[in-house]
Parts: sequence; structure tokens; C-alpha cells
Amino acid sequence: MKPMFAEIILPLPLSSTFTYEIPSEMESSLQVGSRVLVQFGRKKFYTGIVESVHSTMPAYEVKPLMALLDPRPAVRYPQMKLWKWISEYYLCSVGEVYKAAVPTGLKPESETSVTLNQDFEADSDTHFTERQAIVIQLLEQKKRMSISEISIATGLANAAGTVSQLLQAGVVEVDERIVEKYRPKKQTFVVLDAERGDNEKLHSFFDRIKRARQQENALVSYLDKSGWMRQAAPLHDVSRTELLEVPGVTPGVLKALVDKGILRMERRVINRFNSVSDNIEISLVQLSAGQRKAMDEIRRLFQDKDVVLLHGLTGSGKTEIYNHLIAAALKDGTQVLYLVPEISLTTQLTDRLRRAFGNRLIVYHSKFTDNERVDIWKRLLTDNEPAVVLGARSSVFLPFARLGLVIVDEEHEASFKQYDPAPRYNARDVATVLASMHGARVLLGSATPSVETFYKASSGKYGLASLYERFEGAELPEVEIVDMKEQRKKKISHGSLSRPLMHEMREAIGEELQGIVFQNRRGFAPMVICRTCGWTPKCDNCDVSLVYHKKINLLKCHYCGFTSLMPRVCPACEGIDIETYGYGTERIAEEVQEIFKESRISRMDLDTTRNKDAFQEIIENFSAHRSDILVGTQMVTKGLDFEKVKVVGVINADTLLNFPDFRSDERAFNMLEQVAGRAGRRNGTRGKVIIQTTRPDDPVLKFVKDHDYQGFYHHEIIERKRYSYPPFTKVIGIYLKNKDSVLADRAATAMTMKLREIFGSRVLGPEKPFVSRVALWYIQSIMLKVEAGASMSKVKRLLRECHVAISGLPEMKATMVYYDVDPV
DNA sequence: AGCACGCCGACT
DNA sequence: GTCGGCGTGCTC
Repeated sequence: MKPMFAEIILPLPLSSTFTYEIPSEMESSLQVGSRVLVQFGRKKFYTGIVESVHSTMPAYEVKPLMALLDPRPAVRYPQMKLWKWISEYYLCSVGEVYKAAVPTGLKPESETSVTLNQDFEADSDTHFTERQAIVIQLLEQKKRMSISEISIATGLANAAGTVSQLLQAGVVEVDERIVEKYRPKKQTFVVLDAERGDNEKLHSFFDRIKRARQQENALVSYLDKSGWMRQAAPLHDVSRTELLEVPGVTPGVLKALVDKGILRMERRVINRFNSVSDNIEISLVQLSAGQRKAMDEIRRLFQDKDVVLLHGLTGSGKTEIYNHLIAAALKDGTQVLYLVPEISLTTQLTDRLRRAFGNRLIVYHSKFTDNERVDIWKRLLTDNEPAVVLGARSSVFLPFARLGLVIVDEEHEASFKQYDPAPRYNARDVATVLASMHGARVLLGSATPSVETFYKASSGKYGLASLYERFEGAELPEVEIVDMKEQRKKKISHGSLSRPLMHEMREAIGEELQGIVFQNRRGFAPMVICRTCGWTPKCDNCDVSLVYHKKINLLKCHYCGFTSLMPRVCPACEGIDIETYGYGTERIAEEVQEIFKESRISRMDLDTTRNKDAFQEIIENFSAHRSDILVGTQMVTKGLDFEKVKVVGVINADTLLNFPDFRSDERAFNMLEQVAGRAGRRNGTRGKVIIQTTRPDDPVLKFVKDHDYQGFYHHEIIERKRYSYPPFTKVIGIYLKNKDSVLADRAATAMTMKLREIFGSRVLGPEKPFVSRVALWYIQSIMLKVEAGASMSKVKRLLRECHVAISGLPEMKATMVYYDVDPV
């Protein structure tokens, strides 16, 4: 028989697939999309995906596939087609997409595992070096370790080298084991040791425990919970935990019953999620007239547009419209993907959706354990039932069977874009492509749509529906721009809160309402300087100043996490006059507390939400009015719905305005408009927003003041056109990293020159990015602007040619090059 | 991405 | 003289 071969996708940043021979016994069951175990290189094993099957004998020797991991493919159509599209468009390898798409638990790979050789006998002339002795000692304690565990435990950079010496000397043994990381969830169930219907035996059980009250109680509870007596109905599973909840039933009581041979405990694998098959009634909130109208409009537009933008004010109740559309899609028997930014995946939202869709709701995001993610993946793979997946970015990779609708809420959010590592994809755009592969409709929702999306909507490529009426007729807040230069000149304000902000805040608190203070900087003070010599602390690894954190009394780098002590004495001149300047949330919170002594202040930023539930806790606290003023970074702007917020203060809008990049105005407008949207949502009174700035005449602020999205868009689109920025061109960021700054410079120059030969004036740069050194790497960036309709495969080919053409240069040797398509 | 192989400086 | 550093090239 003719041998067959399979092209395998490996979870590596390698551009091609690899060919393996299909063992004949595998031929009948192997399919495209199957997971297979393969040996790659001398010792590593990886889980690969079958990309295609053929009979063309390669010119080189091939290895056989080691094992077929599941009876049916783990990747279904059109997922792999989507992977390929992503790798083409975002200029990365399919392997990188695969790696990001599939949870680790479904990709077992081998790990080198080291043990001591029990047969080894040291003779008088064996000598170990210091590091060898350390490794031996470690293995005596731990018995079995992987190379990476050894290098972490010993701090040895070259642990593998030491291990290989020990291997040669016969002291240790090394084996490659394939580590199965996925652990199915198990639960202990209680089983009665009698046939159902064997009442005689049951009676004998009761006789034997006549004098044991609690044992009898436990047995009766079991019979009740399992429905033992209701012969017609199937027996319910009763878990040990469930039975222990019955008053009086203790582990000891159960043990006694087990010892008497009346009950048995069984450990069984359970799914972490209930199946969708038991139907739950979908319950929806009635739509208002305005919402109804918007929904009808969306439905009408969907008749000839695949994508519709819902432009709705904050607080206009977009979510209710989504829910109605989801319900309709479920009724049609299709699946729904509901994408939201990670940060808005709060219990507020999931509870609401759970109420509406019961166990048809599947939540998926990166905070889940890998086991949970595997379970969701498996459920979608086996279950073709209609379901709604609420998820963050990475849920675009789930194995949908038949997607009918995709909703992308807050579509303008930059966090839909993955920045590092590859694939550097935008989940909104990937979701749109995924939808078209399924023939599904896409609804993009935002109060402040991205310029690209609104352009597509106004040029007719997308449909446009709008909802300009706030929930229950609530008004948009009044925005006041406060000129801080004037405040300071007139000596009205000293600290960071202007007179008007203090006044409004005081009033709100007097009315038992709440306030939010927004400052887009964490820590206490972003600047530290020696007054004598001008020294400022810098990060050892990055090109940034360190930020002072007062509570922990440390200086921190916000890019790589480097910390150092706050010096008492200037390390440069030994002066003691070290001052802190500027305001971070920590300092603002302190100041606010000083002004509003009686009020309860809480702070929400990266530092206060580090641990798992902190974010949720702060939100719930504030939402239940257990705190009066919330001070925070942009975290406070993300779609949170607080009913009692009357005042929102922006401490310093300057930090948002006039960044040297083409998206700066859009970001500033979005951010300010979203912050403003937190004020006065449902409390009947009109909210108030105070924006403090030293540039009150900035046009962006005018649009924010008037809540004029359209005005902002028209202003912005003209700029974009004038300077040929998206949506009129497509931007590709080209980054070069080298640990040597001179080489990074040279490499960037060489690359730019080469690119100019082909792309001419479409090439901008090179320049040092805003932070030009991160974690010991010097970075240079080049921007390529290509025509909006240009073919990505052609661009990709040309870029690769450029890279290859200069790869012989010495400065390119240790230079890493990567691309960022559609940067945000 | 790993991992092996191969070529140069700092220690017994 | 070896050990161990890192640069280079390959993996079906």
C-alpha cells in the first residue's frame, strides 16, 4: 500500500508545517483537525494538528506520527481556515496562532525529567564540581525534577549543561515524559449498596442502624435526594458534599454507613459545566420604544449587511438589545459569540446574562484555569446545541459549530488587540472574519466607535443603527472644563483638585450620592528628583523614570516591574533634598481623603486589584455605596454601571491630549467620553463632569463638552485623510529589538533603507518608541503605511524579502524583528 | 521555540 | 589545558 503523509501544525513560531508518515493503522481514523503526538527534533514531543493529508513522498526522511490523541478532530472547520487567515494577515506563523488558540491542557508536550541513578556507586576518585553537588543534593530531596525546575531552584543559567555532565558520569538518568496537564474534575458520589427495588435489603439496612439516629437520618436523606422510592424516575446522583449539607450528617456518620456496607463512595469524572440540553426558559426584559426601534433597524439592516454598527449613548441600554438579538439567534438554533473587553467581564454582566439565558450561557476568559478552558473547549466540540459564549479576546478561537451572531461590545476598545506575543490580532476584526466564514451576522456596539468602524458604517460598508436616547430619559451629564493654569494663577487651587471639583463633590456627598475621580497614572508620584543636582531615578532595564509608591516606600518601573528603594540620600550628589512631583492615584486618593475627612474613599488601579477578587470587591463595595468616592485609573471607565454617581472629576486631561501618534485624539475623546458616561446614569439628577486641564482650548475637549461624537468624527476623519492614516491606509508597525543600542539603531536604519527601496515614501521612521528600552531590549520602530486595499500576502512577501536581503548584515545578527499589523 | 554543535576567554 | 560562555543553524 502506498504510504500516506500528514502535514502537521506545531505550536512553534516556525513558518511551515512538518511532514510525518501516517502509520497504516491510523489511516482510517485520522482526519484533518485531529490532534496527534509527534516527535520533533531528537527528544521533544509536541501535540500537533493535522493540516492536510497526502501521498507525496518528501525528499527527506520523515518520522511517523506517534499517536492519534482523539477519535474525532479537536479542531473543526472553519477554525483552521481562520488560523490561516490570521497568520497571513497579522504576519505570523500558523503555529503561533495554534499555540494561542488552543488551551495548554489540549497540547501535552514532553518535558525532560531528571532522576538520580539508583545503581550509581561513587568510588574514591569521583569528584563533583560545586554545581554538580548542588544538583545532586536537590535531586536527593525532590527525587524527580524537570530541567526548568532545576534551573529555577538552583539559579543556574545552564542547568542543562550540568545535568548532561551528570548524565555522562552515570549519576542521573534523564527521560522525556509527556506531561498531561489537563485534569478532569472528579467528585465523590454516594451510592446505596442495594439493587433498586430490593426493599428487603433496604429494610435490613434500617434494622441495623435502628439505634443510630444520625445514620438513619443520613440514609433517609440519601433516599430522598436520589429519588430512590420514585421507581418510575431515574435515580439522581447524590454527591458526598450534598449529603454532608444535611444537618446532623457528618463525615463520621457517613463513614459508619460505609463501614457497615450500606453506602459506597465512588469518585467519578464530572464536567465542570452543566450540559445545555436541559432546556431553560429564556427570560428577557421588555424593550423601551427607543430600543425597540433600534432593534428593528438592526434587523432590517442585517438583511443586506453582514456587519452593523450600533452607535448608542452610554446608558442607552445596548445590552438589552443584544439580549433580544441573542435570544432570536438561539431560537434559530445557532450559536452566539458575545465579545467584551476582559475588564468588563464582571459578575454584574455575567449574572444578568445568566438570568436571561440560564445554562445556555458559557463564559470564557483568560482568568479561568486551563482545566476550565479545556472543559469549555470540549463541551463546544461535542455539543452543537445553541449557546451564547460570553468571552474576552481569545474566545474567537473556540470551536463553534454554527455561529449565527457575533456581538462585539465596546468595539473601539484597544484591549481587543493583542500586543505581545504573536499573534498580534484584533479580536474584533478576527470575529468579523470568523462570522463571515460561518455566514453569521456581526453587531458592533459602542458609544464612541473607532474612527475605522464609523468610517465603514458611514460609507455603507457596514449598516449603521443608532440609539440616542438614554435609559428612562436620563440626561447626559453636564461637562465643565476647568482651566488649571487660571486656577493656579488666581491661587484658587493648590492641590490637584480644583475649586469647582471640590464644590461639586461636596454637594454630591451631601445628597448621599457618589463621585469618581479619574487620574490615568498609578502610584504616588511619577517624578522623583534631587533638588540639589537634578538626579532622577531610572529603571535599570527600561528607558523610563521610576514611579514612587508611598505605601510600600518603593520606586517602581511600570514597564518591567523593576523596583528599588526610595533613597534618603541622593546617590549622585549625596544631597538629602529629594522631592516627588506629579500625581498618581495613590496620592490623589490621599489628598481626596484629606479634603473629605468624613467620606469613605476607595482606590482602583493595577496596584489595588492585583489579587484575584480585588477588582470585583472594589466594584461591589462602591456599587453598594459602602464607599463615597472612587479614585482610579482608566479601569473605572470600563462599562461599569453605578447608579448613584453624580460627579466625575478628571484630574488632568493633559496626559491624554497631544500624544505624538495618530490615534491620540481618538483615544483621548473615547476615554473622556467614557469617563463622563459614568456620571448620572439612573439617579434622576443630571450628572456633572469636571475636566481639569491646562489646555482648555483643545478641540477634543470641545467635542467632549458637547458629547458630540459626530463632530469629533468629522474633525478627525479630515485629519486622517490629510495625513494618510487609517482608515485611508493600513498601518504596519515594524519593530526591531537588540540588547545593544548601537546595533538596534543600525539595524533599524538598514531596514528602513531597504524598505524605502520598495515602499518609498510609505515608510516612516525609524524612531525610538515612547519607551525605547524595555527589559534590557533597545527598541526601534518603523511605520509602514500601505494602501487600504493592498494585498496582505504581497506585503508580507515584500517584507520578508527585505528582511532576508539585509539579514547578512552584522547588526541584524542578534536583532529580533516583529510586525504589528493595525496597531492601536 | 528548544536544542545541539562549535568556537573563544577565565580558571584549575 | 578544560569549563562554560554564547552565537548559529536545524528541526519533518
